[in-house]
Amino acid sequence: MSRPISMAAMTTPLRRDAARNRELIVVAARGLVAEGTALQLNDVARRVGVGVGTVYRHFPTAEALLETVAAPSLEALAAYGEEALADTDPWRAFETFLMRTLETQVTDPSLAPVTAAASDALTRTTELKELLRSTGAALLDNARSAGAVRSDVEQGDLVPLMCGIAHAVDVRGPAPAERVDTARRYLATLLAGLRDRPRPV
Amino acid sequence: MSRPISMAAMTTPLRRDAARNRELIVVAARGLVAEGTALQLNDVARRVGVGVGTVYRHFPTAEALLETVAAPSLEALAAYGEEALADTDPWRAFETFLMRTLETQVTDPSLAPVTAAASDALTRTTELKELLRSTGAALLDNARSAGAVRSDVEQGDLVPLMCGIAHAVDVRGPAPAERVDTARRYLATLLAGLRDRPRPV
DNA sequence: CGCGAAACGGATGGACCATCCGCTTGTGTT
DNA sequence: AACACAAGCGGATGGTCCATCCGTTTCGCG
Repeated sequence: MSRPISMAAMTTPLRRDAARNRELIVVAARGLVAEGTALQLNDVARRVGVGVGTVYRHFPTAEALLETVAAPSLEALAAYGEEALADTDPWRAFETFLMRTLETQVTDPSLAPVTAAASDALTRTTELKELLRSTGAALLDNARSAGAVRSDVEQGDLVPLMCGIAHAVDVRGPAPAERVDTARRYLATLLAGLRDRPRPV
Repeated sequence: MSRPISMAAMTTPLRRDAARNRELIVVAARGLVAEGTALQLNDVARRVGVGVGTVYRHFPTAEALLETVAAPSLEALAAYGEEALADTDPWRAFETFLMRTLETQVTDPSLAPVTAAASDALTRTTELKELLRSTGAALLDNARSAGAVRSDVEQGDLVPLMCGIAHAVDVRGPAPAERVDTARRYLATLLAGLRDRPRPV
């Protein structure tokens, strides 16, 4: 106890080997998620060449690990949100934010389950999800105030609709190359339905 | 071998007790599915008060049982499809068929997993899914030929989009009462996006 | 009533999950 | 450099769930 650091809830930094293992685990998990199989902590351990206990110590549940894998994408989306809020054209801001959200969603396979989950393992995840939710809501409001959006879509519909499109892309088939294209098409249709003015662009 | 019946692949009718058990199993399964938990064949057996073996004999996998549970809804949808094809107004036919599909989908909890599945356990399921697919495709074509639908939506998009909306409704929250309303709203938005003429109705 | 086939039940081996504790390794101290 | 001790590691292990298999029971026909 020689280093007091501060009185805040600042966890003592990990030992170097522990930090390295943690990183290896996350990387392996990302790989496994990319392969489509549900995350199995035992598999991750074997893949890394580390004891099961190690994995479970760092990530008490598969959800916790998955959320850690998804975190970078969520952070990136938060940054996009920031950008969008600064845009002066409300419709364009709304449109591009949704587009980026969706692109990320259909590109990073760890994201969909995390966004669709009702509850989270990591508080950071909850924070980010809430942030994205409110950002989307604000963008929707702006677009609506500017008269560009039909009034029958609520703030609470945004996340479900994004998840819905992502799911539609999943159902449609495997072809990973076309995923973004398909998502774009679906979103375009949705936006056409949302848009108040008959002819977009 | 005293009863030749016919030479076709007509399975000998079940013994009476077997038929009864089979029905009990399906009913119990429907109840369990309605409760939201994933179908566990052991659970079903316990619920019915029958040996596990019995359940496994009638339904080799959980999917087979689930598809049997979902079958009536699928058949009903096929009938709706028949009706819709007879409708003289292509847009209305398209619209109401999709609406009925969606209502069924968000009402019967056994349906979503079956429709979204890439492969089926029962050949009858595959047949019905294929029938619905082609019915939807035909209705879409008719609507399109009548100039009522934008051309950037393909036949293959219909099923994914329906699954997507259903999923969106799921993500949105529990409230079972509002499910159909929400689905209606989402579909209306989608249709507004699909419709070529600016003002629907 | 008796017989063969059909159906039943549940004990059981196998797969997977997650915990717990004795051992190892890193790190700050003398 | 050697030590001490906390932090981290590993994997054997008990628990849970799944699905098979076969000895027993039940049905239905002659």
